[in-house]
Amino acid sequence: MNVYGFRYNERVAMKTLPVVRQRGVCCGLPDVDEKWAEDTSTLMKALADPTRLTMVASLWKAKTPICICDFTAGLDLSQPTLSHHMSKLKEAGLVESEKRGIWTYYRLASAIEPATRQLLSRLIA
Amino acid sequence: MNVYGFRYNERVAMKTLPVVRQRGVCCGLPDVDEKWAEDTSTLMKALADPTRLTMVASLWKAKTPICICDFTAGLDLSQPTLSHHMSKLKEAGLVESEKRGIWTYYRLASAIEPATRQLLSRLIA
DNA sequence: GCCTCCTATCGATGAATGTCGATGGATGCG
DNA sequence: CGCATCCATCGACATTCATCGATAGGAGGC
Repeated sequence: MNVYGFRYNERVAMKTLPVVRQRGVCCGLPDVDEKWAEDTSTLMKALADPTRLTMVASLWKAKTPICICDFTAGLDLSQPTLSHHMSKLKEAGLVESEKRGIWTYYRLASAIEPATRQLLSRLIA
Repeated sequence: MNVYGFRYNERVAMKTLPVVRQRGVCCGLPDVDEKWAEDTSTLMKALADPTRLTMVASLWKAKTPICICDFTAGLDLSQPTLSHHMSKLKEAGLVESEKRGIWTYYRLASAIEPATRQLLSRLIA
C-alpha cells in the first residue's frame, strides 16, 4: 500500500507503474481546485484561436493602440468576424478599447493580472 | 506621420491615441508568425476545458501515473468522456500512456517542450 | 445635408466540441 | 473456461463557435 491506496508488485515494477492493484478500487487524486480549473479554462478558451492570438500578440508588440480596420487590412477575415473576436478578448478582460473619432482603438488591458501577463510573455516572447 | 502611417493630432492627444488619421488607410501591424499562432492555438485548445485542465494538473502534481478509472472515481463524468479527453491531451503531446495489465497509466509526456512545461508551471503552480 | 468611412450587432449557417450509452477487445482472476 | 474489470471506439445528440452578409448607428469631410 502507498499513499494512493494501491499495492505495488515489487518484483515486476518497483519503478513507477503498479501492475497489481485492487480491481474495482480507484485511488485518490491530487486536489485540483475546481474554480481554478473553471477560470483557467475560460482564459485558455479566449486564447484558443489563431486570430485572437494574433490580435493579442499584435497588441502586445505594438506600442500604439490598434483599431479594427488595421486588422481587416492585415488579416484575411471580414470586419464583423474581427470585431467579434475582439469583443471576446474584451470580455475575457485581456483587452480594453477607447473610441476616438470614427475609430475604436484597442490595447492590452491595463488591469491584466500579473500572472496572466506573465503567461502572455511566456507565450508570445 | 509616424511609423504606423497616421498623423497625430498633437493638441487633443499628444499621448497615444491618434484622433486624426487618413480615412480609408489602415496601418501596418507588427509581424506575428502565422505558424506560431496556429501551433499555440492548438495548445490552448487542448487546455481550454476544465476537465482536461484538471487532468493535467493532477498528473502534474501526482508523482505516480494515474489511470482512467481513478478519474472516473474523482470526476463526475462518464468513462468514455474521460477517455476522450485524455486522448485529446495525448494527441496534443501533453500526456503519454503505458498499458500494464488491464490498466492504462497516464503521465505527463516526458517530451514536452521546455517552453510548454514552463507554461504549465505558470498555469498550475 | 449628404456621402463616406468605421464599427457593433443580428441572423444564419456549417463546423467543431463535449457528453453519453452501447459495444467490443483485452486482461486477469478463480 | 466463464466472468468481471478496464478501456477505447462508435454513433448520436445538443451545444458552442467561427464565419459571413446585411444592417444600423455614429462620426467626420465636403
